[in-house]
Amino acid sequence: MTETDRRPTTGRVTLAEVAGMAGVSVGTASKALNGSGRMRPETRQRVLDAARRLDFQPNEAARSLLGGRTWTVGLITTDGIGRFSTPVLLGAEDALGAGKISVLLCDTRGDAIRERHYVETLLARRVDGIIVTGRRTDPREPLNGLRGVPTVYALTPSTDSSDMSVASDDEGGARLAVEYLIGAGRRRIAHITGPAHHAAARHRARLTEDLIGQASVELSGGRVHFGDWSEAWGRRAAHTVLRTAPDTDAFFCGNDQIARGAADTLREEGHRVPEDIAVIGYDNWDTMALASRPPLTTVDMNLPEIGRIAALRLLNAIDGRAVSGVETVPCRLVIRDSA
Amino acid sequence: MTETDRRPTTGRVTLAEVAGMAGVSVGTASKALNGSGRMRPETRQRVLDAARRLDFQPNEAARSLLGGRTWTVGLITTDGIGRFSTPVLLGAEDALGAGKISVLLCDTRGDAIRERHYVETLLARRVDGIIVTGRRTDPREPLNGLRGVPTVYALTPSTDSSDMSVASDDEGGARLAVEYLIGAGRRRIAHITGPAHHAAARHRARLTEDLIGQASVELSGGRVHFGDWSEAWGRRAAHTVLRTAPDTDAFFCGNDQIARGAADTLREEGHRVPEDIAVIGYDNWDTMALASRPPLTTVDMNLPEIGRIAALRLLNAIDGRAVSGVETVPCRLVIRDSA
DNA sequence: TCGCTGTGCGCAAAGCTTTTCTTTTGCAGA
DNA sequence: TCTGCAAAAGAAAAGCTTTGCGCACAGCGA
Repeated sequence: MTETDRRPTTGRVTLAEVAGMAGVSVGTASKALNGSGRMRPETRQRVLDAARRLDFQPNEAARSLLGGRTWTVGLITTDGIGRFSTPVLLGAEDALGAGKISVLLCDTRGDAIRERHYVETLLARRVDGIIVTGRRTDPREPLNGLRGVPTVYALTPSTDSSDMSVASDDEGGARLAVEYLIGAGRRRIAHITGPAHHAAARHRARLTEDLIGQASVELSGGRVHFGDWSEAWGRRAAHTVLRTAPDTDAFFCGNDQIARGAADTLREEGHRVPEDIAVIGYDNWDTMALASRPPLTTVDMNLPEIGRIAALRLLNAIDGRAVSGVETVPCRLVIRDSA
Repeated sequence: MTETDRRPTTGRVTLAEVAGMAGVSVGTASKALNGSGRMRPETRQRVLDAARRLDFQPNEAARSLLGGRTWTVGLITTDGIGRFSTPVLLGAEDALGAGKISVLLCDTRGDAIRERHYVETLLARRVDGIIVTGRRTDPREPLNGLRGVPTVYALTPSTDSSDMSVASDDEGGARLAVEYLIGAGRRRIAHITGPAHHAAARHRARLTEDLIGQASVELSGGRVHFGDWSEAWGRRAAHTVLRTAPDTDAFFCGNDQIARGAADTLREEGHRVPEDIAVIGYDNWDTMALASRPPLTTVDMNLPEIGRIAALRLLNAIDGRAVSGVETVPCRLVIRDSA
């Protein structure tokens, strides 16, 4: 207790105290701890021992004041850390944490005012870089007023092609699903997906139509069924498709919820999945995909990988090796029992 | 570009530059910007203008070096930011952000080594406080080696009662559900829940048994059905209950997934929900509760509120007004169509 | 006109670490 | 024993902001 009283304002051990205990100057102590400089091994050891005895940890504030780097990056997410941005965030944090970089979390809840505020805060804290992520794959306006702080957009790319973005390969994902279905001999494929104003839905739909056009396969119902991302829509749409095109033998769905709804309807209307009709989902949202009957074959966007690559690009940019443009990360097909 | 070259290592505008432009000393500039000190209004204005022109933001590192406070708190989560810790985290971030405090995110993935590493990092960064949260409501060992940094445990309380913890009122939540069912005239209630080694399951089960014992109501099947937190278990258990106790008129389920599974089985076996049999879930996980047929009446743990209160207690502790012990946050019943 | 009061602003130290430069110490060779 | 060099360790500055203290000057009363 007396000990704590002697301590400076931060309430923590300072290098001067370590140096004092070891009987050397602060400069020498610093060198000893950082392995730089030259000194007698026993001196270094004395400092090391003192540091351990006092449980010394260098003050990062002082360090970054000097070095100009804070070893901190800001992570701005626009969707309350939802199902999509969370895995991205985790992947990023993983890649950064390994390099001793900490993550400042900022959730804007999609509010521009909040976003502005957070950017100011991050800039004031002199973060080394910023990662921006969101809920959707639609491109977004870039952050402004960044004053040269390296920034990478993950999952949600920037509309400015001179920015760095890492996105999911939507078309590749759709290709995986459709080619798998065609390869399995399916010939009448329905595509049920989310709202047409979502880029993800549009891109996957376009590629689905293209691929089906190339193979001698029929797009069941003659058109893509846009709706919303819910199970209810999946159930409704599946019901409609079965009525208008009873010979449909496969459903490619825009996400796992739609797929699950479709699977439920198929089962309830007496069709066997996958024997009679195959179902493929998208997202590989495990709680959904595994709880579905049968468990869903689905496309995984490799979200943690997107976060990881974004973090890597950011680290490169911080080191002055920035690369602009959108890099897409391939998806993979997770095969379970529904197709 | 010439301009940037003149700048110091951090690459950002410094107070000295602002002072230079305004023709005052750095001390005066600081006072002008902080509203402290006394000076001619026009002088203050000149500084303010210069700061805006240069887009000056004080260097937080220098600031905290001086003040001993970093205006940063660490948030340690043990479960990859899952469904439970995320809302808690958001609530906390909300309460802290309003007070100009930033959040350093640390995900330990349940690994003790990682946790140790993160604690070290946070301490080195001189965070003002730490919030610890997890996936389950089972108490956990407290962090050690904190050296007096204020810490609050949210959702997952600490086993040390001298720590500060904010937890969900598990028994109150169970009471809400059971009393609602009894009040609605249900007389044979089944309780299907997760594994008995989870505190949440045990606590709710005990209270359910107690309440049922007090009212002249029967615990359907004579015992609580422990299993796991999945839909599959909900389906299986519901099937069993219906066979062994066909006169069951209500299911209280340990989470929304179990409830949904139970509701599916009930429907498929020809029972109407809620007319014949009521179902109540737990967690109010919207994707689950809303997609269920019918949408689930369920207990909401008010997770963001838990995060908010944890943040408030932490802020108090940082200001020297620490309160030890576990504070429980009440649940609320969200009434939809299943009961 | 002198001295006092008070306002306005500058000076300098504190806060902690890293790094460069300088000084001291120790040893070897002459 | 003295000189010189290398190795070891210390001194000091830089990095940026805040704040207490003190100085200078203006204005006013005597």
